[in-house]
Amino acid sequence: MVRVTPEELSTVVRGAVRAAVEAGDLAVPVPDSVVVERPKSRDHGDYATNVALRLAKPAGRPPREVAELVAARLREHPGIDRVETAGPGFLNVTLAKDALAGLVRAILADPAAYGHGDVLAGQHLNLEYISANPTGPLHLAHARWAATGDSMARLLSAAGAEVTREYYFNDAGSQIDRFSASLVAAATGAPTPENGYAGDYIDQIAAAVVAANPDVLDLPEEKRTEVFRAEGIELMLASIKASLAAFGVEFDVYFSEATLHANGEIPEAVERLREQGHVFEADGAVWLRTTDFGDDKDRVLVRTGGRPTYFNADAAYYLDKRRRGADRVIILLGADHHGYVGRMRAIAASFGDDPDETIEIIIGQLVILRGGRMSRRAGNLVLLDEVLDLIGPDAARYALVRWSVDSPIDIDVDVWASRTNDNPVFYVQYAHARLASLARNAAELGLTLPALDEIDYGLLAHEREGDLLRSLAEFPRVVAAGAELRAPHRVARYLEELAGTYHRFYDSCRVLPSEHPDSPGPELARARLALCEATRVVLENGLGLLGVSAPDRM
RNA sequence: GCCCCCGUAGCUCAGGGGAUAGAGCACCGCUCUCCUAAAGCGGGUGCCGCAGGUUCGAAUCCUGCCGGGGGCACCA
Repeated sequence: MVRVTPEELSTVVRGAVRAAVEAGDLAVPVPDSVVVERPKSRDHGDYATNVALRLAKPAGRPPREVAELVAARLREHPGIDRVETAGPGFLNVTLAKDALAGLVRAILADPAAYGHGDVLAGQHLNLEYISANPTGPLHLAHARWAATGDSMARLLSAAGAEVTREYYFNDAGSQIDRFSASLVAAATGAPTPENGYAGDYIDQIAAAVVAANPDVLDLPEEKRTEVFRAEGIELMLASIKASLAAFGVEFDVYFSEATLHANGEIPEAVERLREQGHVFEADGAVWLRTTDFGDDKDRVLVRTGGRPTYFNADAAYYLDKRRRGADRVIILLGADHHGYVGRMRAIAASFGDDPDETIEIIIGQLVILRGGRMSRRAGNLVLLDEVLDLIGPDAARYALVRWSVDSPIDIDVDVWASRTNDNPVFYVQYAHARLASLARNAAELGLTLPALDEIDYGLLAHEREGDLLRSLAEFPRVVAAGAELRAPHRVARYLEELAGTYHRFYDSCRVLPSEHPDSPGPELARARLALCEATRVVLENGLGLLGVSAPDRM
């Protein structure tokens, strides 16, 4: 049996071009890659390619003529049933029946691997996201980066990259000073300091620090503040990690800014930059000439008086990531941080790196939440934990990852808490549950999947079966494109389409044998059961990339 | 003033230079003595913000403008 996937077809088409060139029919360089896409209209075959349009100019011949030359070669391939030239010079390819259906066998032979690819193989990527300071609980905006970053990490890995998931936290500097001062104030009953932090969580952490250190309030002021600082950070971080765990998000590295200071990496970064010739002194401060690399103004590394800036720490942190083996440093940031892009690129360039290769900053737009008991005032101030309480982790993750990061999101709690069709996560999960139910019923009928080679895949010839097969075949390309474009929302959109295609198949094609007049015969039932299991696998794998569960019952 | 994002159907949004621009929702009407009706089917909409440019071909790439959102630090 011949199986032809879109990827393989691309190679086949390229081979056809080469054959035409070698035979002297065409005088063009053979293209490195060929675009094969799924046409929007079914009248245009299973797959279409525009090679002839691309080669027409270099060949100096009309596109349709080139198309016909390539088509003649393609028709010789055993997995291809029909090739037609159409429109300005497209090639519309219809696969042999079992070439398409053979996909089911491939999926079931190694279900967990289906969708995984190697477009990013060999790349070591450091993906940083959230990086909220441990001075308070995570909010809705952080939740977006948690969901997006985690899904992106899964996608990048599925595409073959080595990914380090990283959370940077600032445990040095004035925010933390205000945090520890606020804890001391809460513990001693003093009013919250100006610009300090307040809230139940401050009281709780203060109380926990006192409970663990009964004598802490008797310590000298400096020592006392130090205890609240160190233990407060630890408790706050533990609380953040607990929220993330409930959200299904884990990191490989929690990176403390203080370690950069402790290891002398801050001044070292300045020295490395000085060696590169981009550091200068002015007004008593030490500067990096970032304007050499497109930044809109030069940046201070060390303030008058000798204290390093956050910019200095950012530079040291970048260097640290690179030294730990990151080929490329990817950072997810909110729109309010877009000013970082220019200076982070300048940092990379100042170290002698090519910013286009080593640094990538993804700016995402903001998110608000409404509906339910929330009013508009809630906006960004909703806590991650509250979102989980309102709609649960599956809906929350899905809702946050379903849109392009370029798009601001407005989450309607009433929609995402609902169990109806207008809630996309239920639509997709329902399809999975339906499939799981089908498998259970099949088992009760004593119908189990035979060995993969004993299934007659050629029986899957119904139009809706073809639609479903073509949709399943897209999955690896969706993963590859989603990873390359850093666009996990593409997976969600694909799953919605797949779920819809499956529901339509389900409506027209009965799977299990029964007394019903439309009941399939035993061979077709087995083939359809295999197709259903393949569909279930893709839904499960796809939801897995989003960190959303694939329930067997709903 | 400068920078970033957005502008596509009534609404929310997909759309990596390709064919007649799509989906969900909303609205109307159908389909379960049959595997989950939390589903499906049918019904119709678009100066793809505007104007130029590149291209055989532009919603997509480039420039300018208009409209909406966000941002500029020896803050953190």
